[in-house]
Amino acid sequence: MNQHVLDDLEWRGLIALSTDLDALRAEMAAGPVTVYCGFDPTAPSLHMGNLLQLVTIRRLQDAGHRPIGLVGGATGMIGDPKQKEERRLNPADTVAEWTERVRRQVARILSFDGDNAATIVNNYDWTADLSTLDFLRDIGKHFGVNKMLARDVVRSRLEAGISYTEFSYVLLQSMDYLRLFERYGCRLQTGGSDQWGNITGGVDLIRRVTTEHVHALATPLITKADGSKYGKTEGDTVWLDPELMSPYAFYQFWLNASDADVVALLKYFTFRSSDEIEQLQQLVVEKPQTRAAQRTLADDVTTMTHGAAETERVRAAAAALFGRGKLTDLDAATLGAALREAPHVELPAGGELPSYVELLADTALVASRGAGRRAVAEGGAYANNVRIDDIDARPTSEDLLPGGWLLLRRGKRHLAGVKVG
RNA sequence: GGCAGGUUGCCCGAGUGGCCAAAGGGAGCAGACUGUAAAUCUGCCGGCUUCGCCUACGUUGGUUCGAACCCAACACCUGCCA
Repeated sequence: MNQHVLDDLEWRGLIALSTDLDALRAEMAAGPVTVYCGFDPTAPSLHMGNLLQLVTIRRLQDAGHRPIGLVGGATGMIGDPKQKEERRLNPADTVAEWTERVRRQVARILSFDGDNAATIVNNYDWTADLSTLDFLRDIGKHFGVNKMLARDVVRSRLEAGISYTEFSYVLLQSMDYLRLFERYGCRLQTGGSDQWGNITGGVDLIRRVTTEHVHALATPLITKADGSKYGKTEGDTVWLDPELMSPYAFYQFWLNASDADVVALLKYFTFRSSDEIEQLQQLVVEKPQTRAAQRTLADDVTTMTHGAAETERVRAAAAALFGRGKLTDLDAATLGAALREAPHVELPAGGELPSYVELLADTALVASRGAGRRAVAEGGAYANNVRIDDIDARPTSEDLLPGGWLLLRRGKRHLAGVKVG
């Protein structure tokens, strides 16, 4: 690639904030730069926001630089201050377990081959045994409380309250950068723009301790075209762990990207070239109904996250279930394979089947039976692609598709299977 | 430690004794239109065995025929004072 990787990042809209970009550009042109990005185990899995960070450092790796993925075994014990309120501390063994899960997810995206193989570190290693006195003397002395109070996150919390623990978080993350600078010659930290304060804390610390000027880049907060955030409400989070979000649901999330957002998402999350993305952009304009851009996005991101085999399965499932063909034309094997990728329940054969309303609730297609009744009453529930028009209706054995399957659908795009027998 | 204010459904936020499952907004869901898109319009939006019942307005207890609303204690948050 003859294009400078920073130009590529800029074109992708990935640089929201930076330190001296020209200086960084020169350093990167001169040779491999070691870059790090940290991930705190504040949940059992990373999510799409973290994935953006991972993909970003992978881009830098592909351009010949050396990435360090940091898992926050120590910082995860504290939690960085959120705008709104104090976090609840997680038990140490929970953090330890999540750290391991996060480590595996980070490892999945980076490459461990070649001269610029990735390294994974855990900040617990240099934080856990640090004495309070050493910490206060060696790190704390470089942080002015006046400056810390001026930070946006802290200021927004002065009303609601902030503990000393969270207030101190920036010192830990800053220390991470310093340690990685010392041990690995790390000279660039990337992260989300919400991390900017923590990131520049490290840049400042390194300058005070070593007089060296190291670098920082922040990606923008990813928002939809209308300005709203992704995964804003609880339960909407796009998790990378298949146990928290099935690959099917994950694929569907990307496939359902709106026209207004899909190009930005392709730039952010895929390794497609600018030519390819421009072509896809054309298709969004000219043949939106083919959803070529959305399909590419969903394929690429799902493959990266869950692997090619899993992607093929969920792709085939979607093709079968949303396809133009008749359900009755599908053979038992295809149908079963497809529905097994979607949410589904299994029922014993024999006896009367539960009502559709109960099945909708059982498959979690609706949150409760009441919601199921509403869905049917509103005309938003379908069985085998036929609208259910009676609240009390229940399927009979004649309604079952090959293999004993029943396909339930709520609205246009939420599917679930019921397997009888 | 003292004083004052606060704690309402997913979120914000009204309500200050019965007309309250609780205004309004946001988020979310469905229908129509479509392309598993957006916008728009319409409807829905605590649970259940749904013309009724249950749970819910920080927690516990009390007053009352009746309490989200009154009283007491407690917990947590905020401010001011020490």
